[in-house]
Formats: sequence, structure tokens, C-alpha cells
Amino acid sequence: MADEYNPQVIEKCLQRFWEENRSYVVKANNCPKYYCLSMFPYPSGKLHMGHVRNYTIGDVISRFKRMNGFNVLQPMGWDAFGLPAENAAIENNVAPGLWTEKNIAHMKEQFKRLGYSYDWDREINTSDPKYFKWEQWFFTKLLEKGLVYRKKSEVNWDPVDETVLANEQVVDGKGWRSGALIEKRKIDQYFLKITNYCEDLLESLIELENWPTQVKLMQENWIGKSNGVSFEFKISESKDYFRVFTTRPDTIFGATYCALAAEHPISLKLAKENSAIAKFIDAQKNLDKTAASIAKLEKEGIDTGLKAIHPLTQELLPIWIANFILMDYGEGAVMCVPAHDQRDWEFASKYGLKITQVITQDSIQADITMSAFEEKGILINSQEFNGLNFAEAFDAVSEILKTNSSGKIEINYKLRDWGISRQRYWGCPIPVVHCKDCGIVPVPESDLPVELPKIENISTRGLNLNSFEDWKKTICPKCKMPAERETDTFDTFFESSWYFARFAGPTNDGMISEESKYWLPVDQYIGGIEHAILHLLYARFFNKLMLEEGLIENSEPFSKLLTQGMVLADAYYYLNKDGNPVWVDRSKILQSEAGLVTNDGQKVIKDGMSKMSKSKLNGVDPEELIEKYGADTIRLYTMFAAPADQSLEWSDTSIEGSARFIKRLWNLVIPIKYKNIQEPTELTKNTKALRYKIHKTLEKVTHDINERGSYNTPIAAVMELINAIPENFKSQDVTQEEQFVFQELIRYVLLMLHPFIPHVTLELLSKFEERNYETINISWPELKEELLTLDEVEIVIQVNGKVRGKLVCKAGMEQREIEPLAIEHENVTKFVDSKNIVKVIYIKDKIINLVLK
RNA sequence: GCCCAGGUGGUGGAAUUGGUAGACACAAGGGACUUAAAAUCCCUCGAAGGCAACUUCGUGCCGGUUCAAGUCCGGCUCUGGGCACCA
Repeated sequence: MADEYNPQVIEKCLQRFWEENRSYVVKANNCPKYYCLSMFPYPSGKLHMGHVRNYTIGDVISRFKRMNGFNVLQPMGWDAFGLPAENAAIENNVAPGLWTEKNIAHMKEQFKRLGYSYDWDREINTSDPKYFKWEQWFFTKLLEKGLVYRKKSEVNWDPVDETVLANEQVVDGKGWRSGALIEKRKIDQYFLKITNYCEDLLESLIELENWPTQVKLMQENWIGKSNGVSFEFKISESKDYFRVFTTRPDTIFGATYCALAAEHPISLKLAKENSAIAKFIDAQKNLDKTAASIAKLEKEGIDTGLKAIHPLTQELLPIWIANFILMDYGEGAVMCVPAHDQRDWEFASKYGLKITQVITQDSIQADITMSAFEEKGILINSQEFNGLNFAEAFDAVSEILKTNSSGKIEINYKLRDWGISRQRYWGCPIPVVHCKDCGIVPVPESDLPVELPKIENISTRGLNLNSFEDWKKTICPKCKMPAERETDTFDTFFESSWYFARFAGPTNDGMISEESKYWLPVDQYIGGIEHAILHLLYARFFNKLMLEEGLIENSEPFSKLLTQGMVLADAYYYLNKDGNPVWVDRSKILQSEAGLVTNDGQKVIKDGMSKMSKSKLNGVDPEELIEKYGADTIRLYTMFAAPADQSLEWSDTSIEGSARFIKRLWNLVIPIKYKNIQEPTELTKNTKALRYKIHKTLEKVTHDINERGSYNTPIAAVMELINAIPENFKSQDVTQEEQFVFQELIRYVLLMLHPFIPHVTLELLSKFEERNYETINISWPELKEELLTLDEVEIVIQVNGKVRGKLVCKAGMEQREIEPLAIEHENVTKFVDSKNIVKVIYIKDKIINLVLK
């Protein structure tokens, strides 16, 4: 009975061994380093499958690199500030800090039970003043450098709860808790000048050879560089003018109207005199300003009655105010060319504005009565510019605009400055003091960190620092007169923008220690694809700021990136009295005769696959799976079920297969003992073929992990290798030579699987070799190149591209040798008369294709 | 709406550079062992015809390039992620 597979016992045993030996605590040394980092989690309470997937990938890579002789740093910590802690505080009347601490303790326990090889000595908790002190310090540096400014910016204001809401907390324009109609308020907020770094962030994307192209593309499009011209439109019968920006000056003769943003100064001025315009602008105010909803908005506008003078034709163009023009991008005003811009076309069609075609192309028929023709082409209806192409027209038109309309060639970026202020309690306080006389004064280093006030009463109104009157009162660091603290906290992306550097060099004497220069940059970063833009862009930006400050030496933070796909699961909800969806935990759903219902009988509707999330309650609890199968099974399953970079649609059923595989492996290895048999000088055909397969598998597994970032295929390859073990090997009747190959196979299998299922493989190696854990050699097995060639190969015979037969012959044959054999093949002769062959294509040792007339 | 992915058997997936589609698993069905069940082991498993050898069709849809297309090109469609205060 002692030899039965019992994951609970062996996993606990090994985890204790690793902890007592401090196996994964690392220091800088002379070995080649490898810094493997998985995005740290928000401590929401317990791990979900998305975490398990993310962290198992990281652990597989870390263990693999360790086996290959690298000094591997794999740290872990907690992105501890955030909204859920405040929600929990309100719901359960518990301080956000305590709630977070409890979650961290529980999740850390779960991490250990999964057997992840972390250096816990470097653990980071972003809500710890020892951590955020340095980000406050760094902020004051940025303030001194002029990289921070204040600007009025809109927030969602809940008038009932008297609090600012995050976009996520606004559902259909109403507060999620109060149900009150949300107002837009403009308040002073801090911004970081990330736009100063547009070009830098864009250019260094090229350095990132080991980033997925899709992520680089997304970032490139997000930064959104475009070349264009900005110029003035004079308003007829007025001294006023406005500037527009366009990337298509070649279409200027097609401009038939202009459009202004609702917040454009001219719009606001007109609103004072014209009640219809005032009403229109007012109606835009409380609209949802997210990019997605603006894009989906029904295009609406109002004619101002003003006319703009076309700078080239002197024609008078109507000026409209339109809801799809953004004040933040370009000049907040545009020239509209409905024939060649779909958005302008739709607006013009709706309001009966003129549409003039000025671009044409030989190859594509443009029908501007159906939609805009957005391709570039040759100019028509454009006076002396007729016949020019895009590039020629761009230069010619902008040259004229330069002289007659204050035109400027401009580069525009879609990227906007990073708004870092949050009106929240559970965040890092912005280290600034407001003084009547001195204005905004940064808190000096000696007074840092600015800690959060201890919380006493939790109001259901939401939390923010503004209500802590005593805490707010302070002394101005400059003039020593009474002053007030800033009550905004940082966006939580602030903490996660530099933690990777802190892991590499934790210290109490500064932001990052010298040790970081050994570890940085991160060699492998792993995290969800949902972070492809924001987090990764902010971290890259921060890295550049830290580089300028002389804190680090590397220009990019993450050399290699793996964006793991999401773990999706079915989400379920029921409709409450008001017809709003209420999400239901999957574990609380029963199958009844009437379909799916909740515990208390509510009829449940299936929403389909979506991201596992707290809000939709569609997470799967890994802890239950650990109890049932052990950590190795879950690790194996999450790695085997889908390619790491693609989404994994969760299903409860197929994990059984992984459990069974490990059990089979156990039962295979336990009866045999390592006997240290010498390598025979000559092998028979069958054992030679098996040895070929062992080393071919090793080659594939190494390549897949190292080069391809593919973790499901190595597992399949090892399974195949195990399936190839001849039946007689497991009996007593085995030759010396067979024993040698068998013991090699077992060793290689266990070592190749070790990164994936570390507990059971180490236990089996220790039993197999009769050694204790300390003395087992777990170096990555040696690849013997000389075993990777075959004497015989199988060649596929095709006729007109269709498989008609196969030939086994010696490797390396030439076309003239193989061709007659192929034609004479029993099944091929039915299709081929040698006179009919017009062409033969031969790929050596692989395929021969006979092409017929 | 815009940007980025993905779509292959009943299911998850494999096919790495254009060269044998369905590896490896899950589920299902059949069998062995057992008094019985569980566990384990063995067999079958894209569709149609033959019921063997083999043939035809088949990788979301329509079209193209090629001796050869899941893979490349053009056009669609559906699903997922992101869209700046969820992290």
C-alpha cells in the first residue's frame, strides 16, 4: 500500500523540503541569470484558474531554466491596492487593509500548495508603506522634472452616494449601488506626460524581438502616430478662426463642411447666445465618454449657421457641432470630406450635406452614393492638383496651406497623457501638500512615506481621503504654515509599473538597489493578454523614466513576453425585479426539471463563455481541484489543455485524463529500479529505434519550451514516448541492452516532465534511483545528436497531390532512384501511366509527387 | 464602431518553413478481469460507399494562387480580448 500514488502526502513532503532548504531563494552570483516574472495578482481572496494558468507557465519556464544551469529569479507579490477592497469594506464592514491582509495570507498558502518555486524573501505588497514610499519619492522627482501637471478632467459622479465611480461601477449611466443617474464632473487631476515619450515608446518596440507581434501591433496602434497637416479655417463675416488637423490634405477639395467638438471654445461661445446650441451641447455632457460608446453613438449634430472659408476655393462651408468629434485629439475640429471618410459620409447623408468625390482609382470602382471611398488614389475635381497621387498632393496642398492658412506639417498621436489621480481611499496617497501661499508643494523625502489614515467608520457612501479631516491637516514643508494634504491617490497601475525592478533589488535605503543591475531586464514576462496595452505600456514608460533617473540601466523592462490567453467559463445570471441581471456563482446553480435554477429557485439564464471574473462570478476554484487530484494534476491539465497564448474554455470533465496519466506513470516506474547499466556498443534495430524516439522527443520538448513557448505539445510528445514502450520491457524477460534503453527512457521521461509536475517526478526519481531528494541530479538530460539520424525513411507517393502510396526505403535516396520505385508501387500503377507524367516533384526523404497531364 | 486574436471530429487540441489533416487526450461504444461494481487493461471511434484492399468528400463561408493550401492572397461571417477609472 505504501507504493500507491498519494499526491497529498508526497506534495506536502516536497514542499516542506523546498521550504526548509530555501531551494528557490537566490542571490546574484557568477552563473548566467534568468529572471522569470509572472504578473503579480490582485489579492481578491482566492486564486482562480487564470492565476493557476499564468503561474504554472512561469514555474515551468523557471524550473526548466534552472535545470539548464541558470541562476533563476522567480519572485511573487501582491498588487494590493484597488477597488474590490473598498467594496468588501462597505459590504462586510471590514477595513480594506485587513481584508487585503487576510486574502494575501490565504492566497500565499494556495501558491505554496501548487508547488511554485518562488523566492518569497522578495515578496512585495504594494500597500506596504515600505514599498509605496519609493513610488511617492519617485513621483516628487517627476514633479521636479516637470513631467506632472494638473488639468481639469471629467469623472463619474454619483450624486446619491456622493462619490466618484469607476467606469466599471457605472451601469447604463447609473451608479451600480445607488442606481442614481451619474453626472459628469470636471475636477483637477494629475497627469503624467507620457505623450513626451510617444516616439521613444514607438521606436523601441522594434528592439522587442521576443514580444508577440500582435502585442507590438496593438501598442503601435494605440500610440497611433499619424502624419498630417494642421491649418486654419477663417470664419466668414467674423474675426474668429479655428484650426483643424487632417491626415488627408489630398482630399481638401472634397471638404464640404466642418465639424467642431461640443467642448470646442467656439461651440461654447455660441451656446451663450443660441439656446438650441446650448441645449445640444448640454445633451452631450452626461453621455458616456468611453471610446467604445462614442463610436457606437448615433451621429448627431447641429448647424451653427456659421460658414468657414475654404482656404483653396474660398467656398463657404457650413460649420456644424457634432457629437463624434473629440476635443482631446487633434484640434477638436475637423474638415469633413464625406466622399472619402465613412464617418463624414454617414453624417452628411443624415443631414443632407454635399458629397463631392475628389479621389479616384483605376482598379477599384468607387460608388460614393453607397459609402465613402477611403482608398488613396489620384486627384480629380481638384483644380490644378488633378492627376496627382497621394504623396504629391500631400506635399503640394500642405505647401499652399503653409502660406495662406498658417498650415503646419504635424505628427499627431492618439496616445493621451496618463491621468493618475483617483478619488479613492485604498490607494497610495499622492505625496503633495496644498499651501495657500506656496501652492502645490511636494512632500520632502524625509517626510515620506505619506501613509493612509487608519480607518474607523466605514460609510456606505464609498471611501475617499477627503473625509479624513484630521489627516488632511498638515504643515507646508516650505513655509511651515498650516496646509492641507492632497486627498487623491494614485491609479493602481502606478504600483504595477515598477514592481519588476523592486523585485530585482529590494532595499530600505532606496527605490531599487544595485543588485537589480544583475537581474534586470526581466528575461521572461508572463501575463494575460488583457494587459497587452495599458499595463505593458505604462511599465515600459516607467522603465524609461527610471532609466533617465539613473536607477536602472536597461532601456526596456521585459525582453521576452508571453501573453497567455484568458480562461473563459460559462457565466450565469437571473433577472431581478427591475429586470437587471444578477450574476450567479456556478456552484450555486442546480439543474431542475424547469432548467437551471439557483438554490432559492430563481430561473437562471446562461450567458455563454466569458472571461472568468469576480463580477460575473464564473470563476473555478482551484483549491477544490488540489484537494481532489493534487497540484501536479492541475498543473499538468492547465498546461496540456490548450496552447498558452490562446483562450482556454474551461470544462470540468477532462481533468480526469491528467490524473490518470500521472497514476499510470507512477505504476510504470515504481516496480523498476535503476541499475546503472553500461551503454552497449551495438544496438539491435528495435532498441535503436526506441533510442531514436527518446532523443527525438527530448529534442522536441527542449525546442518547444525554449524556442516556441509551447507547453501542451511537449506533454503530448512525452505521452507518445511512453506509449511506445514495448510490452515485454515491463516483464522480467528483458535483455541487458533493453534494460539500458528502458532506464534511459524512464530517466528522460521523468526529467522532461519535471518542470510541469515537479512533485511526482522528484518522488519517482528518488525511488527509481534510491537516492534522497538532495542527491538527485535534476539537470536537463543530455541530447545525443548522433542518435537523431535514421537509416530508413517512409516516403509518401502522391499523384496530382493526392496520397496514393507509401514506400519504406533507405534514407538519402535521389529522385532518379526513387522515381521508378514510386511508379511501380502497387496502388500507384492504377493511376499512372509513365507516359502521362509531365512533372515530378521530390522532397528528399519525404514526398514524391507525380504530376499527370 | 476601431485595434488585436481565433474558428480543424461528439469535445480540448496536433500538423513548427506551403508537403501524409485529425498526433496526444477527453467523452462515447464494445470487450477482458470480477459473484458484482469501482479501478485497471485491450479494441473501435470525421462522413459516405465497400464493410477488406481501397475510393470519394472533409479544417467557419465564398473566391483565387500553386504540382501541392488548415497553412499564402482577396472578400465575408461568427466568437473572444482591449478601447484609457476593473486589474
